Amino acid sequence: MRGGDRGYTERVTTPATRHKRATIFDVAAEAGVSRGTVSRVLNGEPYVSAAAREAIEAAIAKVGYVRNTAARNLAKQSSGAIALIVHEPDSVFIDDPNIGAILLGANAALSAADYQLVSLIIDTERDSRRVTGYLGGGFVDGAIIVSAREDDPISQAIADLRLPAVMVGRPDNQPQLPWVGIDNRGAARQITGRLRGTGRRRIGMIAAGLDRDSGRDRLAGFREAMGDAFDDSLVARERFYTYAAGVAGMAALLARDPAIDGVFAASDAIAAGALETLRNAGRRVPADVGIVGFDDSSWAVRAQPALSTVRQPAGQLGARAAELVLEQVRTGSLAANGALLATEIVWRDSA
Amino acid sequence: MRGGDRGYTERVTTPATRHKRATIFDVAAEAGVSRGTVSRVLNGEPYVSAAAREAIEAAIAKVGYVRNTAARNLAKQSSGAIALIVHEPDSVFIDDPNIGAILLGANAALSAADYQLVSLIIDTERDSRRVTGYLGGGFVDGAIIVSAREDDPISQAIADLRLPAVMVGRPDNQPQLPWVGIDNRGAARQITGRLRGTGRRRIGMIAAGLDRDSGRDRLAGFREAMGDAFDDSLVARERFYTYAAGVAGMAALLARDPAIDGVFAASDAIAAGALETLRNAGRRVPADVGIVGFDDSSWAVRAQPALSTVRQPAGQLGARAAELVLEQVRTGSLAANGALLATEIVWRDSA
DNA sequence: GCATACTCTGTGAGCGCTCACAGAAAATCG
DNA sequence: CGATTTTCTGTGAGCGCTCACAGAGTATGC
Repeated sequence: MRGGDRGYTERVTTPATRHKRATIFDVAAEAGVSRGTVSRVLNGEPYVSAAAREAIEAAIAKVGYVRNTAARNLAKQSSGAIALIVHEPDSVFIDDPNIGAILLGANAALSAADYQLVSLIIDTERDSRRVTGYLGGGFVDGAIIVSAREDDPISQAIADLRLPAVMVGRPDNQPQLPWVGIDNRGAARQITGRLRGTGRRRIGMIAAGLDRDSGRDRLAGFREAMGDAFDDSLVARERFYTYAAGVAGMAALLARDPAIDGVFAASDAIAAGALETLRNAGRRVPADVGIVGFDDSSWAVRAQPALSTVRQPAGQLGARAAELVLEQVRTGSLAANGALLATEIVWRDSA
Repeated sequence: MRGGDRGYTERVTTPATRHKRATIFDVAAEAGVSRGTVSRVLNGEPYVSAAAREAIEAAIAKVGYVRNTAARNLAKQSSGAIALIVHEPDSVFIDDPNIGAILLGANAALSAADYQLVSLIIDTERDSRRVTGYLGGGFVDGAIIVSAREDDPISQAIADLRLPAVMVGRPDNQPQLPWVGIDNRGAARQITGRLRGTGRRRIGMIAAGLDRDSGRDRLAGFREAMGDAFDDSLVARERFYTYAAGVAGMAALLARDPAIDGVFAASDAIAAGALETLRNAGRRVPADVGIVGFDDSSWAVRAQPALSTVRQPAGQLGARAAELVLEQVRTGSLAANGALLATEIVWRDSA
């Protein structure tokens, strides 16, 4: 089927100059059909004959057609944008490698679907109101919420607006919102098991963030993996996931049992701090004490020795979240309500 | 001036439902003018009376109007997208903190101007051709080139297409392309001077990347700062900016002069490697040897002790590059041909 | 054989904006 | 004061696409 053999012409276009992109008209002319049919093929609608479909696909390839997103969004009355809402000051973006990776992952998935990512950072109360207004104004087709706080008015606002949305991390207070997260408990159980497998006898944990799901689950996983060998006196409970917490927690564990020979740290930063305490105490890692972390952040690769740890698929977390919003945007509903992404153990030198 | 008091109505719109955004028509009706005049105000064109301008600005504020980018791009026949071209495999994106920060910075600047960033990663020869085709197809209004290689066909292709573009880093082979970079030589001079100021007598350097501008300039800056005290036997020349290079380079320096008490490392990774060698050699940092790095990457903060170093304003580099392309896109030409961004010394514990 | 369904296709209108044009109003000049 | 020039404003057309509608062709049932 060659161009124009049905004699169909709705509009005459001069042969495309080199820097002019092809439109749906060019494809229609080339395939000898109308633009309506081309549009149908483009959108995967039924009721298109096999012959027409083939001719159009060939024409698309031939003229190098790529859909004009601006025109499509205009006609479809959609913004073509998805908001990524981060409830933290700007600086966290750069410091927290996970948030950066989530953003990059979401961005990649959205670009692939011709959607624009709009990052909205909430710091003050005023920001919160501004963002709520923005979300209600039809400027975005959906939202990804990254680090929601307990008292977060945004999640509620989104629910009220019936805006397609998904949370990264399991929401405590908004059970109806779909989410993506990782299996903290399973991952903790796995890496603790692996640590036990290296022949350690006295294994402790430096736990943190016990006011959140993630922290509680990591401790629970540790307890499960230890089974009968679990000894609560070998759990140091810290508030934050920081280097300082690691320094202090390790000192506490060493005081409680000098014979300790294995440690599961609830984060890489904690593990790095523990490493410092052990070095000062004259213990060798991994010879005397084996230590494992969580996150696979830059702490893990920069530490000496490099940390064995659990890799959080942060990029995938973002990508998956993006896919889930897009699914909601397109179909109006969602198949699954929550998704747990697989983690991976990265075994390096610290245990 | 109240809505409609000139009795002007071109089109009747029902009062905006809550989730319907205001259009230029709504503003026009509210201000009692035509949409042409509103458009003129929006685009900062001359020939608008003060009265009309004020009425329109008030109306915009009142109805909460925000321009519909899709419609604008469609009418203006522009894509509203800027390409960011990275000549490296995908993985570098995550590993190299500078590239990530450049991307984030460029993205922020472009979103603020309602432009979409399109990341194009070139790995193979085929990618290179595909990207060239894409750039010529009118799908982007401009390009930012991040890590061009010497034999890069892309820069040439861009020059041929007369596509607005800017390079991050000073281009060796494409002198006509505008660029943004940092003053490697000045920064090296400054931090070396600062290191000298701590009272060190025998200061060496671990240089690297001498086949590039950046590497050569850092060495030149070091030499300048040392003046008469410069001693070429205290310069270890390494190929790459890596941890391993730091380990080896430091060992070499120690062998040449055991009394060495200061080191300028050409990168943070090198400095971290040097730290390792010094630790094994029983030297204390900063008591025995003071050491400074370059980049302010995650190596610098994760190292023990934390590194004194030069901060590369990677985010600003991206943002500035974006602004320069946008300037070209808008005006068709460019004021300055190159821009050097200020670096900053971050003084921590290693010297 | 005809009525009824289903399959397939072309066309008009319109999404929100910009641009070029034409005409009106105001300022300037000889 | 009339003729120019300059300032200002409204309107039609069109950017590339989707959607709804209408109509034509083909299969199915009685």
